[in-house]
Amino acid sequence: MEKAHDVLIRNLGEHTALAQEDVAEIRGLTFVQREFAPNEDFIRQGDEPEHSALVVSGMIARYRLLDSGRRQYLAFHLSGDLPDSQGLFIDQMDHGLCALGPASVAFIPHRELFIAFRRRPTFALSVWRETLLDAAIFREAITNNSARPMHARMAHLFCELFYRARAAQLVRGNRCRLPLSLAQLGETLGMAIATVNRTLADLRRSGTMDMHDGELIVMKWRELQRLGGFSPTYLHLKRQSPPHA
Amino acid sequence: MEKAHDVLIRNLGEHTALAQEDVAEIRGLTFVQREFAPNEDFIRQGDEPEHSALVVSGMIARYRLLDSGRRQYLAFHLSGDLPDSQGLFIDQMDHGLCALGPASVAFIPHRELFIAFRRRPTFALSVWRETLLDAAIFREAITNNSARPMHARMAHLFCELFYRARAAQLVRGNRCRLPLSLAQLGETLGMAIATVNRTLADLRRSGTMDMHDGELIVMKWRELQRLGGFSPTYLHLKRQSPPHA
DNA sequence: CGGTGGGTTGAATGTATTCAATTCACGTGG
DNA sequence: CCACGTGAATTGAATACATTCAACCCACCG
Repeated sequence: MEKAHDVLIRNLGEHTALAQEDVAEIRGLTFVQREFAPNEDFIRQGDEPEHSALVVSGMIARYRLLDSGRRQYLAFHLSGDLPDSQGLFIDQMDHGLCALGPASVAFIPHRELFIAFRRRPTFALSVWRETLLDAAIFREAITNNSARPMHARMAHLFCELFYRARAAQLVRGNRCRLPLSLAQLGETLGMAIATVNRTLADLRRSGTMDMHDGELIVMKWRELQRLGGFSPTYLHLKRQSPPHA
Repeated sequence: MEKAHDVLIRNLGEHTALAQEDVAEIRGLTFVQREFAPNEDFIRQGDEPEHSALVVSGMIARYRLLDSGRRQYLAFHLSGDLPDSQGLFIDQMDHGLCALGPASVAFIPHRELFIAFRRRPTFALSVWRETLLDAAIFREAITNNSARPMHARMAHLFCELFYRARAAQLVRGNRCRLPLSLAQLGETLGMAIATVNRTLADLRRSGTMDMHDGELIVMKWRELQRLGGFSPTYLHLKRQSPPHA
């Protein structure tokens, strides 16, 4: 099992050249790791965060609760991500975080992070960069849910998650974990559950992908990418190669 | 007419307590100001940014262009905003920026900003915070365009823009500039232009607001807020008072 | 005076939603 | 061991709603 420090160093290193001193600084951080059950919340809308979370393994979701009771998923996070670096400077959380499947998350006090930032400004910049990459994903979600027709919308989401899973080395063969129910997919993409089902059925029928038992399987990457109008530039990953031919 | 430094200091000061040294550092920055005509682009999708932009006056939009030719507006920026701080660490812009009405924008090289960040870490943190506030607005846009019915969606957008305009002291009486055509409103909210028109007509008929000649007028703030399910917490502004009773 | 870009409206169309019913896998308790 | 309840996925039919398309108005400008 990987340690919190390792996944963080690997993930930051994906976007930033970390100096030896930065790596040492990170290794000195005191993470407290906790395990979460599927659908367990660990930061709630309205909380005043004092700790930052780091996804060590599993999958984490951000979501927003409306007065109407409707839930909107905003983003998903994989191993190495800092899902609430978004909360670093924020008085009160405007969204919640929960585990999707079983997940393990490491926590660190904001205070300690800020001390490390001060000592190693390049470390701070690398975390800042992470938050901007998150923001790029948010922007793409606006576009996806507002401007793309249902089939493309769903295909695009699968492309993004598969591509990111691959970058995080979570793809084995042509499949990766994706513990999302149809209802959750609907609350992500802004469609009713029946529509989710029918749209997914169409995608399956196209032979490009399949999803069952909490797993996503991509049979024809290029074709799925075409269906979703997916172009990975907005993810700003160094390694830009496609998941497979 | 306000100078670039002043609007930046005012805006950062809205969220962060800036030290005298930070203010001095900002005053030392060399901005180059330029005027833009309505709908003029100044950063294009695909550009490799080397300068950061600061909105001095007028209104700026981010947008994303799809292969289909469709345009999706992502966010709007007012005086004092740093619309492409999002591009600070990014190799290639995944979205463009354009003026909505006539606007004046000040530019500064990334290189110079980074030097200032290094000298005044609190200045860097205050800009970082700005980028996180942007991200919070992105998240709300996901929610808005995915989870709210058309009327609420439009009302919510007007609430946000009015609230922010007020925070930037751009509201006189019960009105502020909003140089958006119906087509642009549609490309923001993900609705067809006819729907925009009918929805807007309904809002007008409700007597809560009006919009014409590039101006937004809010007659019944509370009622409009209710229609849009708008709660300003996600804007994380210090001054939380409602625009008017 | 004719063209252009908004804005507005009605009617037809298409598509997602809602609602209800069914199946299946799973776990619990009789 | 079986009956039952639960949660998720699936499907059909009716409904509601946004979109498309077309026409028209208006202000503005060359």
